[in-house]
Amino acid sequence: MASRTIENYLKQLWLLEHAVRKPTSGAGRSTGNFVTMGQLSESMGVTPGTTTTMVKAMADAGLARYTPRAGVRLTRAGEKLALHVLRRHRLVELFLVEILSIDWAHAHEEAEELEHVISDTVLLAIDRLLGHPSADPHGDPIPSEAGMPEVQNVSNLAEVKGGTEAVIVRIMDQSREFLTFARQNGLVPRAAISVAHINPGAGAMLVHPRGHSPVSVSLAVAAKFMISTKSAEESKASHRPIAGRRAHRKPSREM
Amino acid sequence: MASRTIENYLKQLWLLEHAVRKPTSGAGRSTGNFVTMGQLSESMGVTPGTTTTMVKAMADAGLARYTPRAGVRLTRAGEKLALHVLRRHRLVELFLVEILSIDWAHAHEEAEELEHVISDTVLLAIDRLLGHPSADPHGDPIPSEAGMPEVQNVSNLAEVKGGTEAVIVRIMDQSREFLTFARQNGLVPRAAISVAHINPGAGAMLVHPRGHSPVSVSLAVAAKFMISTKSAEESKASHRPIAGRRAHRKPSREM
DNA sequence: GTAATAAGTTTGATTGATCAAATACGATCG
DNA sequence: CGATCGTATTTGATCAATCAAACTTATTAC
Repeated sequence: MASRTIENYLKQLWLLEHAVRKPTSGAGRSTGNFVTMGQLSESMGVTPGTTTTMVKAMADAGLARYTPRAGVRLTRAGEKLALHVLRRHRLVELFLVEILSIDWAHAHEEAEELEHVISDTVLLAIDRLLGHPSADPHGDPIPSEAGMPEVQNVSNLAEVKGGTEAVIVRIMDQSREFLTFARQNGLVPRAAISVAHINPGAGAMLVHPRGHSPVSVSLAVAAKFMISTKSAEESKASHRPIAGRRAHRKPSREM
Repeated sequence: MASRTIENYLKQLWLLEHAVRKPTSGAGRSTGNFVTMGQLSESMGVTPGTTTTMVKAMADAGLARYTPRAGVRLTRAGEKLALHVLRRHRLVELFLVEILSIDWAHAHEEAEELEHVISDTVLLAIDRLLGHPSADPHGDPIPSEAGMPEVQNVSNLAEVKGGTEAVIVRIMDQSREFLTFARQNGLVPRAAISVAHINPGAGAMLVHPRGHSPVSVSLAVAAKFMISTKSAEESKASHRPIAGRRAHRKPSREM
């Protein structure tokens, strides 16, 4: 099995491969991009030399494909492992928040350690206890054993027509202030909302979260909410809104 | 902070220091005995040379006192750390069995890993969720933050007078068969029992676990149960018997 | 088209944990 | 008392992960 360290490189690599690119270079998300040594060493907090060494080791182990001076990308096998780590991380994170009432931000750090020592048996038990959830407290999707679920019908709230009914699936800003605002207004993952109307002139829209008062949000803010507009899967899944117990601090990085 | 490895040495050292000695050299338990390199390397599964090296490192760190060719023993600081590891281990073990319904034997192995990555925050949450338990599924006492509780009024069931009322606190045989027998007859940690009568001639006694049928056990078997005969603490503590869900396999070693 | 700069790779060293094998003690037996 | 035997310690090596610093390649800048 991959060492703790390798698991972390794999996870980080997957996240970087699937990160949204700079707004300037065209919106939208990419799948399986090359990652440069610089990006990887930066986000792993190690020197570039170390990264080169580790990436070569991963390539030797068949977990990544490495082209010197060009970059690295996960192989099928590497991706599978990476997603398994991510699954453990996100399930544990949700578990900590839901079952142990651990603070959201703190849960992230804990999960960072726990993700490497949770056996399949325990993972299964946690998954069962939580009712096979599909997202962690941030709305980040939890990969299944089979892999990362294809996220269908997901767009961001800023691109939607007036009158749209939707469910918030993910919050892309994890700063404490933003999460606090979002929670106070019922804009949490799994919450059902409807878009009352849009005022492009004012650059704002009126959003109505079910069970809460309508809120006016700027389009910039709306862009931070990923939403799903009605689908067969969604209707089946649990709609109990998660998230939001006590105050949440800013996590070190997205996950 | 001590590394994972050092934590394991500390824990093992504490267990060896407090292990019951060979029956031949007089019964009873000892506190803070010298441990030989042989014992330690044996139980850690490493070569003696490694043990010498590690023990010297621990001595340098002020965690142990080491006399070459004589043995090693924990310092106050070392014992404190060791007990903290043991506390995490046993709380986690109970948590896995009680909350996640993990098989008893499996729980031990899981806890072996988890004990090193559980933060104080999570530990506290687990402790609260479990209602501040004082023993793990085997009845092994869970050290408090202050240290290992002084186990008072504890004797073994074979040494008791007829008519005694007692509570089982610990089972010293962790073989699967024995645990199965014990559980089926209500002889689990925290169960209240009374000794109906003793038949020294037959080498057996009749034990009556509350809520179960009386069982006749040999004195040899009785000796495997550690019991507590009524005390102020006991009466206050929760009396819900723990242990005993599904079948339990034999753990690799006592803990 | 060379020079400067940014990014990536190599090299040599370090740290923690380990082993195998050589060596040193010290107790016991004759 | 000295040879023997079991236990303990040393020594030299290895492996994973890392860093610092030297070196190499591209890519832009002029």
